[in-house]
Amino acid sequence: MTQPSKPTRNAASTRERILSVAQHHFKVNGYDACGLRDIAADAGVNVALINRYFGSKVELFQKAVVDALQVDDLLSGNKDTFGQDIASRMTWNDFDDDDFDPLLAFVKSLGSPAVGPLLSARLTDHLVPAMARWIGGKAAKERAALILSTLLGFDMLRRMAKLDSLQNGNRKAIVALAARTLQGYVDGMPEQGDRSRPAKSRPAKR
Amino acid sequence: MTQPSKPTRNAASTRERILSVAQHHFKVNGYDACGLRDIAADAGVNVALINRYFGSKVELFQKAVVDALQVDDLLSGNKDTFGQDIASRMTWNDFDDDDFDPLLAFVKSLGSPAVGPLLSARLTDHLVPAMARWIGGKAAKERAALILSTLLGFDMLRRMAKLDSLQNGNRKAIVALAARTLQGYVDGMPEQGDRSRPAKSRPAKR
DNA sequence: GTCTATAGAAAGATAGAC
DNA sequence: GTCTATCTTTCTATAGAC
Repeated sequence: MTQPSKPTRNAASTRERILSVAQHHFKVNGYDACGLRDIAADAGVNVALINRYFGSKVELFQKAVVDALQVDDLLSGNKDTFGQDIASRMTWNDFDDDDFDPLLAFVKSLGSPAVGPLLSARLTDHLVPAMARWIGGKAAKERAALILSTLLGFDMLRRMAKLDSLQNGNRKAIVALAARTLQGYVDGMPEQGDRSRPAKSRPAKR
Repeated sequence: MTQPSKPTRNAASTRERILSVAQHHFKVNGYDACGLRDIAADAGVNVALINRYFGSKVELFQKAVVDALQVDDLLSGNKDTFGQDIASRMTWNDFDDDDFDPLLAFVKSLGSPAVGPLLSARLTDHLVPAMARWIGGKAAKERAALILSTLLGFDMLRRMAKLDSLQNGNRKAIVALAARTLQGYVDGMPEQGDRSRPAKSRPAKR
């Protein structure tokens, strides 16, 4: 029995355990609604240790969630099939188990005045630029931001709000529509010659 | 001086004032991060009155935010110009003043375990069905949910995260792209004959 | 109709013993 | 390296005086 599962008196291991449990709690309840006491209890350690190792609740959140936020796994595929690939992945059956999902933690905590600014900064400084660099072209940052807003908005309604239409609805239709949207953002502007609007009248409405 | 601005000893007026201030606070800080004391102070009344009139913080939120959530103003236009109309409106210069915005309060509070379920229910029972009825056609609920996820995701990044690319970026490009997305959801499925993917190989990736 | 006063719980953080 | 004990603040909610 030499598994290092919980070797009493090992700072590194304890730190990792706290971090892992914190990620889970932040993902489920968001920043404001989860307490250090609950995290400590789940991690099997004392509350005091959290502040000892991380300084404060905000700094714990920084290490557990903010630093973990990245878009690299979205950018590993083919640009021509990005829409299809990501749309399919978005609609996968929930793997709501233990595996950490920083994106969901992001959505659940963005509203908090305490850590919202941290998440915004991460978005501005890393996520958007990284995706913009990958897609390239004109208005790359705007298009990158639209892609992220699509993913986050979808997750917000599907997994946070547990909206049935998106969770158990017509998956094929959802994937087709979302894929078109995402691919449209990657490919760029509709220019003018798009067949989208057949030059309808469009009288000066309001 | 007979303005009913703050007629001491008027329950109805006081109730309205509390409600209005609460809407503002919920919109700015979200449910979890704002206290009844702050709301009472801003409203110029005593904390006890809030519970007296509304019963509890959750019930206050119900009246102030949940009941105010609706999509009627989105459905008053022409279906053929829905994309353009809404995309333009989404990107308006911020009117962050006092006027209440239930959609923003929604996004800021959805993560809260205390009121998240209330917001989900409102979405499922009213917002999605109302929009689905309006757009009609196949997979209407799924398309309605996608429209709402687009609006909420955009607001989340633009107004909550204050993402610069969406707030001060190339507005023309954003409107064009978002309009195409939204109109696509209203019009429905791409069917198969869309020119989107030129029958690329797409080898069984991963 | 509105207030004071307070109960009662829970939060984050810290000092210091073991 | 980890824990006990405690400080301080803040929260929602309620009972009851004015």
